[in-house]
Amino acid sequence: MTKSLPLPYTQKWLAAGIGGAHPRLNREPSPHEEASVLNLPLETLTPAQREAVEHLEGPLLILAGPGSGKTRVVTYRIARLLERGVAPNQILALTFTNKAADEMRSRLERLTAHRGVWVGTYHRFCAQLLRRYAPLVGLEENYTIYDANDSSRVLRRTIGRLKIDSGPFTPNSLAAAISWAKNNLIPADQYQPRPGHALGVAIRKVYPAYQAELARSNAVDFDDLLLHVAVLLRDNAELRQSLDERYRFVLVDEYQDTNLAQYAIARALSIDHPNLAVTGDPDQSIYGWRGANLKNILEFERDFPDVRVVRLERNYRSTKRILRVAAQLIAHNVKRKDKDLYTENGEGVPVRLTTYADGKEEAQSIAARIADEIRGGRRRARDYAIFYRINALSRSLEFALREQGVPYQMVHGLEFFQRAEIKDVLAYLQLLNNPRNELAFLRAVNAPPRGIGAKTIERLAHYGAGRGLSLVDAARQCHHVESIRPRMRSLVAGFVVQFDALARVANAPVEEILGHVLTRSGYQERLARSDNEEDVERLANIEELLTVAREFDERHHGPCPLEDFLEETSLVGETDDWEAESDRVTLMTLHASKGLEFPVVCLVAVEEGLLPHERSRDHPDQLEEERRLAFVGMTRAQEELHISMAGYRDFRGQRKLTIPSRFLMELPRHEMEVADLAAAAPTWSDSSFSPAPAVAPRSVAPTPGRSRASTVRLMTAAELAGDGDPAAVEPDRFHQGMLVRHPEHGLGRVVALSGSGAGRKATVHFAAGPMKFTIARSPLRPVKT
DNA sequence: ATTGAGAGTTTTTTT
DNA sequence: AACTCTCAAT
Repeated sequence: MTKSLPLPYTQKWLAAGIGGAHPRLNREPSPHEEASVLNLPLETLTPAQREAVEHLEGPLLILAGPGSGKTRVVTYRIARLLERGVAPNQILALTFTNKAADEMRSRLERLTAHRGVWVGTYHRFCAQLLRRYAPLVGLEENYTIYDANDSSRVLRRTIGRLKIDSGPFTPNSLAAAISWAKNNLIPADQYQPRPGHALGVAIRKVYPAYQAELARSNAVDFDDLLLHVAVLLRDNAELRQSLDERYRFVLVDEYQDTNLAQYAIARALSIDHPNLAVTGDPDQSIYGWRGANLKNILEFERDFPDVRVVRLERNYRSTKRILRVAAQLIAHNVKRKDKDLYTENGEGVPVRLTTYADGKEEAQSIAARIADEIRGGRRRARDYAIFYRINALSRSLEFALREQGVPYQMVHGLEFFQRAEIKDVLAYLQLLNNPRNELAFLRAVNAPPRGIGAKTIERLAHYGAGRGLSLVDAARQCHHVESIRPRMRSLVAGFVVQFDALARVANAPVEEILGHVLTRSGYQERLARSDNEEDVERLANIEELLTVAREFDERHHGPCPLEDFLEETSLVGETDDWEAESDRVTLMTLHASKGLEFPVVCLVAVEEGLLPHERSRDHPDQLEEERRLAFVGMTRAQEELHISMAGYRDFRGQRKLTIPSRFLMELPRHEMEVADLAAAAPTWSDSSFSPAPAVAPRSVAPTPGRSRASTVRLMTAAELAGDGDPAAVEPDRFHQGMLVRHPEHGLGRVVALSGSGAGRKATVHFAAGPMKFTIARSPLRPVKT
């Protein structure tokens, strides 16, 4: 996958024009250059940074090591372009994640008054382009974007319905193969399996059928967004030209992560005006599994012979020790150009490597330490970040932090938009926007349950298939479907009536549409009537969705609020509301950590099978990618880096003895402080362990050396003792819809909140009725779910 | 048609 | 542990 050779099709593609020769650039100083008044503090930049910032036209490659001020350079350069008179809407800045886009946008806003620079992810850019040019790729403008979940459902339906023999392959592996093909610009009708490749043979059948299914629903998956646009730009010379003209200056962030489709798009926009500026670091390439091709950055100089290359190797972020440890690790990668990372920062404290007894100890210990340092006034919660390889590892950390009353925010947790009740309600919106959306029909038709079963739907589908009708239209004509009994027909008709009524308000603000959906469908009522605890929670989530919609309505202007809302919600995880400003500990995966920095970084569960992940074990290339992932995580740290592992790890309900990660053997021990706390008894006679010298927090416990562990054990004991007096929780951590317990009134739900800190008040609904409390003076405790 | 119990499967990472 | 799917009972 990572070393995929260009396929024949690819070569054809490139020959077709996108990769072709481009005009030499004009090196003459452009007219607007002289008139500019310099407002940017360019003197604060190093010569290398300045060279990149001042670069005007022509291709530019910025090789930027971690912490080298890359984002600063990129935003300064954009501001500089604007200063020189480039129109904002001629600039296009593409990122891979919403987080990176938000970051760039907000830093740009601080730098310049100009608005109108297009900053966003590849996917969003493509989605918007596609909205305008949908018919050119066989879609309608109101197409739906299916998320990974939706596409896997479609895939399964396709296989089931067409009775395709997919052999021994799981829907998952098929989906991955289709995704790979799309990322490599191979459309369904051009897919050719390699001889003797069994999975390929299955894909040959499944891929076109899956595409047909999507087309029938007027829907695309994530990969299609890129593929469709790449095809559009290839096949439509005029359009390509006008977009190239329109987006004179294109910037691509994290260029080492581009896959072939993304490459083709950037390339197509930089032929007549090859002002393509890319930034990246081969050592931070961590998306090979998504088709990212390191060759794109390594061969940039070949693609654009006139490229100006700027190397940013000085690190402004980390201490010398942290940087040396990280550099030592990445030096173990064989497929790599050596690089000279250096910093003028201080030595700093040693990197700490700690072994805990098990994952729970690890989490509790870290949480206790953080709580301790915050209470001691030495640090704030926002100074900390905890990184892990897989999302599943977040749970124990969350528990531990909550136990300590430490506020945290999680990036990419249980995704809000993935919850059943949210998807149910959104299905109505999607169906209103795109009545051909089959998945949305299937969901909405029985949310709430209307007694319309699989048999009935199958009959409708069969009726519709012969006549080219969507499910909604088939349902509308259900009285013509003889196989459906009259009683059932009226149920179906009832749904159609509801749907049509909703369709009449489809142009209203989203919150209003949602309100109609919730009442007319009876969805809200059904939840409200239930005393099921989960239903109460669902209702709260729906309230939350209404809030999201309201906020959207407030900032949105344009003719189709519904369409824009759906685009936004399908391309944005809840996670993207990560706020750099809020004072909370950040929890996230290593992948999500790229581009960020924190004073203190904890990298947990550095164990064989997790980091490196077991699925990379037998593949040297993937193993190197895992090492880069560790490198990315480590280089996020500014002042302190704490690496940890556990002797036992609970995973998928099972407890397993761990093996230390091979990466740990590759670290320079003399830069570090190593402690093994895995022994059952808390004895630290081990001389290699000592409390961090610079940190030395005023400890609550009597013996400094033992403080952490005794804290942990006491906490644990208190927890085990039950509801005696679990740690009080910060009033500000109470939120709307939260489940709480009261010693007298039992279980309740927070329905309203006001004030903050000690004065924060909550209204709680108990079985007996509503009651008001001042949280800090009440015995209310959150209930763990 | 719906529900619930039990069995079987799973997620690495993101748009 | 959590999620999905299947099958039998209602």
